[in-house]
Amino acid sequence: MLTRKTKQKEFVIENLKKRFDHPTALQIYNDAKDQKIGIGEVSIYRILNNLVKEGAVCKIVTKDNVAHYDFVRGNHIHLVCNNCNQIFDKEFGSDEKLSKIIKDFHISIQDIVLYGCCNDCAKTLKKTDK
Amino acid sequence: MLTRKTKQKEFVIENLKKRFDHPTALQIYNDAKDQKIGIGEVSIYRILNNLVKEGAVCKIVTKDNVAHYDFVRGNHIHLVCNNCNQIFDKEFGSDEKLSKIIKDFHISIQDIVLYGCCNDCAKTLKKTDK
DNA sequence: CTCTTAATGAAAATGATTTTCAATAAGAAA
DNA sequence: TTTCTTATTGAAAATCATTTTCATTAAGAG
Repeated sequence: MLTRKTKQKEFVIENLKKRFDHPTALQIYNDAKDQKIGIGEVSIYRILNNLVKEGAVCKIVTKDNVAHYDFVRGNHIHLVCNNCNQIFDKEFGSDEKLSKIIKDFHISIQDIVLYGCCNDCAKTLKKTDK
Repeated sequence: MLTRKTKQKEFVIENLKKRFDHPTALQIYNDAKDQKIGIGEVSIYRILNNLVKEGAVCKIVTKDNVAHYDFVRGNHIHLVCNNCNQIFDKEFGSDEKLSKIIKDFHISIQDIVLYGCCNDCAKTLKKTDK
């Protein structure tokens, strides 16, 4: 299935590339409106979802249940404050122990949830891969 | 503010204590219905939220945006499969490196989000503590 | 220039969770 | 035990970010 270049897609990508504040879909939409670029809110959501699926953009959901987006640049993980809902970039050190991060960011062990892919699904998905 | 003992609260706690499958609010609600215990769905949500606030229960949200709950027992973290939405308990080793977990559960660095409390909020909250 | 269909956008739908508020009941006080 | 306060419950309605629908628009291949 071919992919077409559209001003809407271009705008979302450029907007994300130039900022580092993990904006929401609404913030990107408002930027587009301010700049008199015609994009509907729905399209922002659709474009963001596609970018996330492609792996070009990552999605961070804060505890107030709002999705934030970040252009994937390098090796950092995201720390989210449950109180102020701010998102912090944290450099990923491959030698870093989980216990160190837990201590530094006041994380409760019971609150740690990591999203990935279980072995069974990994096997199945590998087969399905073209 | 005093806390009252109710059959609704008791049921939710007992239900969570005896099971290890990270149920949703709806699953707990259905169990109550099956056992002819009168509890409204809303109350399940309210009770669960309170238990989470108290730290007795933890909440795990899968990628299909549904909250699951787990009675806090010991030191384990949760791994969630983005494909089948299954939740796995993983023993927490204080010496374990993040990179090891990442490899074992097919986690992308860009997808790692840890929820805790930033230093500024930690300070403020400490003051507010009674 | 044409034509196919990918992409858009407005409105409506979704769906888990939260809010509202009147009714109920826990448990302290009399 | 009875009374009384108010914590708790529950049904219905509201919320709200996000998704779906489907008719319209426009990329870009031929």
